[in-house]
Amino acid sequence: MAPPTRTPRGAWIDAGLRALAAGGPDAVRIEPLAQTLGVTRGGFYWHFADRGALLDEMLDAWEQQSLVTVIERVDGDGGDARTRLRRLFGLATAAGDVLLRTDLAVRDWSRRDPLVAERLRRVDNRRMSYMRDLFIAFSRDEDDAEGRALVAFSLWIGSHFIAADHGTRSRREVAGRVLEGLLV
Amino acid sequence: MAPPTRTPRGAWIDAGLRALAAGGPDAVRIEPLAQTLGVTRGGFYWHFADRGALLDEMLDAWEQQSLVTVIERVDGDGGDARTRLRRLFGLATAAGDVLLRTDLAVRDWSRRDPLVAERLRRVDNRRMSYMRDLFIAFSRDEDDAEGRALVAFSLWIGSHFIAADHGTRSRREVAGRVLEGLLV
DNA sequence: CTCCATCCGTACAGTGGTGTATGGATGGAG
DNA sequence: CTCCATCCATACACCACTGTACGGATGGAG
Repeated sequence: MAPPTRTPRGAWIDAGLRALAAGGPDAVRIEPLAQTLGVTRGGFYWHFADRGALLDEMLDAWEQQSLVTVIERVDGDGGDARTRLRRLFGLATAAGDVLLRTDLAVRDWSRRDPLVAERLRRVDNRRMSYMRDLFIAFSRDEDDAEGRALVAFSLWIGSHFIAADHGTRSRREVAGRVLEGLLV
Repeated sequence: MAPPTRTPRGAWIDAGLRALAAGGPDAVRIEPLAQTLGVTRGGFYWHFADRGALLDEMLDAWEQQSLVTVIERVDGDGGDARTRLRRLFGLATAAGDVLLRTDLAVRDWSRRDPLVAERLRRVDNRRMSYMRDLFIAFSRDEDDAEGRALVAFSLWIGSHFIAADHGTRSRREVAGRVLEGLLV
């Protein structure tokens, strides 16, 4: 009833997400995907109606993953709000992996596709809400907490979309100093 | 010697930049470009060696434009550092035009192409340097000024790559409050 | 052993682009 | 009026990819 399928849906989705991370949505082509999987496209159209269907399921998978991974690792080890935020910042500045690159690719993609934008909105709202809840613990008021959360989020995004140097300082240093300031 | 050429290089470059702004580098295809210009590709290969050459000149043009436009408008009307920064923030939150969309497209593009990254670096360094010089006028020290400039820059980028909502508040409000705080 | 769900290979028609070659058109300089 | 620089149209060969059709292979359930 469930033979150990050789190239199941998930394999195509994973390969698709890797292609997306590396070259954006336009780089997600069936033929090259099949080649990296060591297969022909034969099986693809058994799993998916067309290229669009794959893109859609890729986004499903990405959204699903994004809604859990990081927050789990931050909350798992306990601690007060400041501790958790510090841990969050640490995880964010690390992690140069596929998940990050996928995230950035989706961000750009969302500027052109409203359906992608809506998914990103769900994910980002979840993240903002998480940070907001932590910042509110020691901020002056809600406006202040909202501002701090937005700055933290923006610094993270900015660190990947801004190319400026900072003289003798490193980006990490400069951002780190600002983030420390957000925890006062 | 210089007859009023009908579809000069510049027209192809402009059309290319508009396509880049709308759909990223992969959306810059000669054939569709020619169609929007009401011409066939015939003339294109008279001006450019190939598609890559157009992409290169598009980036030249973008870099050239980016290095002047905004700063000119901010500096033109005089005022002290805080006044100029406030004007800069105002211009940044406005301007939903092609130049902005091109900027964002180039940012994403630069993640995949080192040569594009280098151009973006030049442009961003110029902008950072400009903001740094303004912030230093009333900041505690150089570290402080650098941090403020990075936050301002990141908020601008973040406002276009982050999709989160802020409850009853608008993004403009939240960001505006933070930016005001940077001017103290 | 047989059957059936699952997956793969191959061949085909179609689409939308690239780059090249070549023969014009067009209009201002002289 | 003629010439020449500039630009356009057309036709061609080619490529990479899409989606469809169909005939298998393969391996666990029964």
